[in-house]
Amino acid sequence: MKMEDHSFLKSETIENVSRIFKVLADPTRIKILYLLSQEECNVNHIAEVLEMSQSAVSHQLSILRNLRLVKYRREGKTLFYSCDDEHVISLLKQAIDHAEHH
Amino acid sequence: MKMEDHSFLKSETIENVSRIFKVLADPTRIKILYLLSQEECNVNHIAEVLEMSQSAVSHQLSILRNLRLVKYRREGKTLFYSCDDEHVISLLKQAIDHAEHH
DNA sequence: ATTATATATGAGCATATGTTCATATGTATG
DNA sequence: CATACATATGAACATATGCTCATATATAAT
Repeated sequence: MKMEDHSFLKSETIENVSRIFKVLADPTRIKILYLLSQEECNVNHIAEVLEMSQSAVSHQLSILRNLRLVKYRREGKTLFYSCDDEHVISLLKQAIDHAEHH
Repeated sequence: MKMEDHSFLKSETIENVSRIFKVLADPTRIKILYLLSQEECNVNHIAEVLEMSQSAVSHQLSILRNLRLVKYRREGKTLFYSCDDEHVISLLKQAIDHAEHH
């Protein structure tokens, strides 16, 4: 194929794709997103279930929040997080399926 | 949900999912895989089209090879690479679609 | 055999990323 | 208002990652 016949991706597109996959590439975030895909959770619950520090969970949630992959609602002192991007959850579940059935 | 009612992912599954997404998370590898999804390419061609050094391309191809995402055939001194994992290409294309249509 | 071409690979370096620790913020309650 | 509880955040540190540079390997041609 000639150089000029290639269909190139816009660099903005590449950056966005990279961003999506980067977020899905960390085992901790995979666990958090998978957990949140099953149920709405507060921060301490996530930390307990995944056996992580509250701080580590909170840092990761902040990343997921910034990318609008999760949302939250407050109930008193407690924040309940849930998934906010069906498409990303779909990518995650496909990869899980693929990984499980090898 | 009670602790014991969660459906947990096997740690092996999590590692495999992470591996898939890590490989897709790098802009250079995104470009290479997208290019190879369009046509079989030799190493120098990839380097020219993507304006990268031969060495950088070769290092990335080595990563893709190790994960069996690409295969190659030899023709004289030249190696022709192509995609070898339709599922990963499918994940990539879905993410591109999503990123483009925001 | 020598040389040229195509590709691979190891070492070193700079940057990115995830965790911990300490501390700050926000909300309810006495 | 003081205290407790839930969560967030900044700094520091360790590890991972991708590039470059130099060099090695493989194949072909002279």
